[in-house]
Amino acid sequence: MPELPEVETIRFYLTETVLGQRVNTVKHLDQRMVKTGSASAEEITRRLPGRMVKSIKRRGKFLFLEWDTQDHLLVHLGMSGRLIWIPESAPWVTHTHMVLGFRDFDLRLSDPRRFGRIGWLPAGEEPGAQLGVEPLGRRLTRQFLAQKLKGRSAPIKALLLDQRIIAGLGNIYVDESLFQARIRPDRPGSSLTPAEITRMIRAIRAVLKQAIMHRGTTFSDYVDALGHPGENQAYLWVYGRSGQECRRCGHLLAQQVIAGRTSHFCGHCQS
DNA sequence: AAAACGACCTGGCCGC
DNA sequence: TGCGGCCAGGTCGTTT
Repeated sequence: MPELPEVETIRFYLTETVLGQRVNTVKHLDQRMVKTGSASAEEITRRLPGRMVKSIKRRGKFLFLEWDTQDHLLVHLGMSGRLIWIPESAPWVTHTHMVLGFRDFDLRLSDPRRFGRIGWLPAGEEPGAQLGVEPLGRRLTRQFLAQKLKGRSAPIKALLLDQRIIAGLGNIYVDESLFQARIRPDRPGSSLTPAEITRMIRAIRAVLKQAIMHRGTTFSDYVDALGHPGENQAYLWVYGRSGQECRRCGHLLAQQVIAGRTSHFCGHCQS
């Protein structure tokens, strides 16, 4: 579900709410969701009470709650995860896998498909060390991307989805970025010209910034940390619109499985 | 090393 | 109404 703009929106709301608060109790933590790091659910449950949230960071699609002890709690929402700041009196939804109790509110993670993950990073371990560059950061340059695409025969779509190259893009925003850059998703990575790579980077940044401005895209599951849906679905050019007319040229939008993912593009605008 | 593919899960929707 | 089949915003491990 959530890609960078959705996770960034959640991060923003958590900064307004949970930042500076202290954990009273860990009311629930499902071991099956603890898939990263060496600490078990039991250990995390033991360590958290009394800790204060010092900062909330995002790397790619990962969130990290930094505690006053410099350890981090990693949270990834997978496809169907929701991280909600909610009064403690509110009933738990089904598939609630983590509940951190603060003064009057809970921070709750629910995730029906359980593709999400939780993990513990001891102080000194850099959050998101294995991830690629931030698409909205300075390190995403034409030179960087050209070097990563060099010699790669995989479709550009697969390479943009690879979190070890650029961290944060998923199926929606890759399709939207490729449309805006006017590049077909099935083009081999190495076939992109320097001008196309520059266009690609500009498109990625514009698409993500617009989505953050609209507080993310809600198709079915996504809601922000206060439970509100996003609004960016009204501004999509191709994702979820195959068979409909291209908003730019009027041709019918195509749908094709590329890199194992349903892909949406305009066969007329993109080449 | 890189590419392709199945696995992991549940729920919603569609057609019969 | 019920059931099977198919699809879903992501990642990871295995195979080729």
